Amino acid sequence: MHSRKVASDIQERIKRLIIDGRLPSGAPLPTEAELMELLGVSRNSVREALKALQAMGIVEIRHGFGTYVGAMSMAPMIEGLTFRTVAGHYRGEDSLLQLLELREALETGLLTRLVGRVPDADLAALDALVERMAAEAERGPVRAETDRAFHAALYRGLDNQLLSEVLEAFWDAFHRVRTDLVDGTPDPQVTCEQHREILAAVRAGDTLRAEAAIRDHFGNIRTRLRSAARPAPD
Amino acid sequence: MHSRKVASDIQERIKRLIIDGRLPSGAPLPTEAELMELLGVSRNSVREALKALQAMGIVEIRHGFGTYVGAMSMAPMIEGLTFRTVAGHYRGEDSLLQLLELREALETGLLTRLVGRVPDADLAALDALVERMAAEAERGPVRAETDRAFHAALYRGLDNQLLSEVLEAFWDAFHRVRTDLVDGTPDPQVTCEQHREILAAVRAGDTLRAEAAIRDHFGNIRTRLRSAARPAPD
DNA sequence: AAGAGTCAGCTGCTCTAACCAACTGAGCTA
DNA sequence: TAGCTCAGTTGGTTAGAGCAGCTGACTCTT
Repeated sequence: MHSRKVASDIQERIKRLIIDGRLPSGAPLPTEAELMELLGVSRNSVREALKALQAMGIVEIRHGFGTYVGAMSMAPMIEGLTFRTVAGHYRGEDSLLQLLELREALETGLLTRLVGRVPDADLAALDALVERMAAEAERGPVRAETDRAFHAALYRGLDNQLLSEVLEAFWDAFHRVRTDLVDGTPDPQVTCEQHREILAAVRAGDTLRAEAAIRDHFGNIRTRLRSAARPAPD
Repeated sequence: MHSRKVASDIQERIKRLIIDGRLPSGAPLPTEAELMELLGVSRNSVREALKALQAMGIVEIRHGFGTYVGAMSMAPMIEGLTFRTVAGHYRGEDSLLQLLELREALETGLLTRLVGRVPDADLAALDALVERMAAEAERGPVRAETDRAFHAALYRGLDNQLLSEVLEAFWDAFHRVRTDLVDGTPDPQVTCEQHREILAAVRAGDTLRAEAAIRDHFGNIRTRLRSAARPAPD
């Protein structure tokens, strides 16, 4: 009776090993054989538990080398979020739009607290990114990486690792789904100008202007999304 | 050479089954035995793949009954986020504060678009929640569920399922970690009054006032968190 | 002696085969 | 008719064997 759920206990116990041992990311975990003995379960159960923990980014498994404490990044969340959005999209929901709305709300909320507090180094980096995007826009579509880097650099000054990763996760999931399922890419020139305006507003310390700028930016993406909607391509 | 990663392929193929089949949440998946044959792999591999998908909330496994398409909620994200925050906390990082900052940014960003657009039904529900919290505050600590319900009901009107779930996930992870690791619970009376003020501002359609109110609310929690910080309890 | 190739040993990965445990539903019993 | 029992299905767990990738020390060549 006391051992009602033998299975998921193993996951918890492995988590405990990490927590109680104050193990940092990258620290080696016991081998499968050691875990078998340590936890008193079969190898198979150990592996299933590790597989689940791996899916959550809590452990990292390297074939022929060993098992390690994972980076605990938001990477697994991207997987789940992407799948969820794709599945929802195919079922005719506006899941991609919802994801965009989530990004917009978050970035808007961050921007107001960011204005006037961006380190000079980041401003310089943002300048460079806007210029790079301008150059790319001349010659056709903008590299996705450039857009991602802009959004990432913008909020770097908040010095919040979790925040950066969550933002990036949302960006990534959105980008993946959009490129896979829709072909409504916004006009590169317009996007570039909007980035420039956001940066200018932030540098000027004008909260309202910055908020308007970022809403414009997302509004642009949203419009393109709506017009290019083709929920169930076969 | 063509089958470099035999393992993770299985996960992808099962995902495909769901996507291509347009399977809605709750739809039954093939049994383990059927998947063995269908994918041409051993039962063990099938189970490991399912275990990973389960950890991501993509499938739901019911002992003795079958395997089903999962709800794809943000529940697994809560797990990962909670663990990450706890681990970071024990290592002396301000992970809990970062999580709070994330919530604050998101709720702030949402609030500005919410003001004046909350359905009457939700306003009534929020009224009731504030009153319930007031009654509870009289007799001591407020039930966590009441606070959660308030934050959930506030953004219900945006009609964005993803948004609601992400907010709830963040709330949940934060709450779990705080109750486990810190004992800096804010004054119930103050919290209640702040909820009342947020609601009043939203009802009045005053964006600035609402923004200030929600910042006050989070500022209060943050202060309590900082003062009660005890990063590494043994 | 220095470098490159090899191989033994770790590690995780996959498979097979058997049995245990939870749930369902048809059939039996009262 | 109401409730129980039991057989069948499904997932859960264990065991043992062999495969596959990586590392590092050993050996052979230069």
